[in-house]
Amino acid sequence: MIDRQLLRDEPERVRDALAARNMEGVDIDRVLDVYDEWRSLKAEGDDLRHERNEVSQKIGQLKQEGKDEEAQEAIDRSGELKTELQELEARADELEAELDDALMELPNLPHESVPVGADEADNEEVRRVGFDDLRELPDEVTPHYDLGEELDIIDEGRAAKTTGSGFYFLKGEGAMLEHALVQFMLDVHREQEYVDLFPPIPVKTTSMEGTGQLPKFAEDAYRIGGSETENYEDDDLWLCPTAEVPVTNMYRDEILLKDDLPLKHQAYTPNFRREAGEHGTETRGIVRVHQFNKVELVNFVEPEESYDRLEALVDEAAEVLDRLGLPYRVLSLCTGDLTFASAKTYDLEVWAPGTESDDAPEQGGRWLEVSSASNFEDFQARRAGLRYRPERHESAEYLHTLNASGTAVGRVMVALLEYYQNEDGTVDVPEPLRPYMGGREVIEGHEPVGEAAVGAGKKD
RNA sequence: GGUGGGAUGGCGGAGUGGCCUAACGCGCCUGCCUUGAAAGCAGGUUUCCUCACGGAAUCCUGGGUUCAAAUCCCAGUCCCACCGCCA
Repeated sequence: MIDRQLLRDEPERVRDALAARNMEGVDIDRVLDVYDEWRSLKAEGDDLRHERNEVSQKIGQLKQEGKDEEAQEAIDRSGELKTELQELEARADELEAELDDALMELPNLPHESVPVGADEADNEEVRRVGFDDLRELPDEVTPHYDLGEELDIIDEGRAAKTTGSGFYFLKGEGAMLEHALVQFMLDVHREQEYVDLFPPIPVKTTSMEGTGQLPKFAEDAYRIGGSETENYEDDDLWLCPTAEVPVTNMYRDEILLKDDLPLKHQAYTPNFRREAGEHGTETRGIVRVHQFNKVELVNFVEPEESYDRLEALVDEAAEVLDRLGLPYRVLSLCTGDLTFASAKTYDLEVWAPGTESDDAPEQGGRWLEVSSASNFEDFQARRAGLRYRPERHESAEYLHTLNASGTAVGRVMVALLEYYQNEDGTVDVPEPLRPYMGGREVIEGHEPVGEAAVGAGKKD
């Protein structure tokens, strides 16, 4: 949530920011009108209350002095004031609720260093890493979904039976690779002084609002025990769409000490997303699925440090790709492609050579977003009540929150399966991952199970 | 799931209808005093409205009773204890 004072002081800045984000249909003037009207009602109500407090106090005195008649007059007056107050405050409450609702739906203002642009085509490439010294690839790189099936380490068909489309089983070396990547990532980030968290997976509506998933993006989330489009209560539960939600909200409504900052947490969780509106895209493979695992990095910092921290955070996330030897690039997202709560975002896109796309490096393949590092400034902190006290005697201030997916596990796996693929269809395990794979150097796959494999001629 | 107890400011903790503008203690900040420090003294230490003066709100949350609620009533949340059930 942006500071409502800012909205009043610099409405033009907010208008410009919305325009840069391609946000249409937000009536800032209407919001300002509501704000003005609320403030004048609030002032009026405060005056009425003041009078009521004075009258009330007098009643006590008069009664003690035995002046019953005068006391009764005061009681009558108090009754009138009460009626007036009720009417006025009912109206004021409506206005304040309307103001809050409107503010909750306003996105964050982009930082001045964010490139202005309409959509992802205008994102700025900041740097490209690992392309100078590429590994020798097979003539034809098999896409991960075909390879995963051939090696029998990814099984989408059977997951559709147990759960539905958009889910998958990992089997044998596939499952091992998942565990290995997770443990490897956690270790890398522990070296960077992250403290591990293992959060609860269901999260309340208020938590989803705190980080900005709600109220605007209900259709993307899985709600427990109700439809996403139905009205929901503060305590209703949703399935964690990213560990950012439980981890950031962990310190909701608390005041941290200056010494607590910077606070660096990492959390490994499953993530659930409906991917509404994405049907028909990415039907094959594990690039866009309803459940994936992710190690998330969350930082709480002092406001003046947040932009330095953002740069460092990108490096911390990229460290995983560096060590795995996967080529990638770093993008600065333009204003039109920023997410709702973010003031500035860098994306890490790993190179997946298995499938072709329009937007690809000269070597072919495609870019795959594996991490998004964002500075939310005080946008989430204001929603979630995250404050710190700069000096013991000073009043508490909103701190700044940042997060980065410490690289999505599934998508890194896609890149690994394609980039480390050998001519014979096996996959090399990159050196740093081997200790986490029981020393295994190559993924060779499994004999398929079941009669269907015999029919397809893959088994005798 | 059941029964009982509890939730008060930065912290500890009093307060069972009007003097609560929340005692008392601790911490922290500013000022006075001091060569400096300690002690002592004074003020301060939440949010909102107001250019300001000032005002309002705030004792877990939401309703209610009352002229008046930290205090009484109802509902909920969380914490503690014990019982039951169960990985």
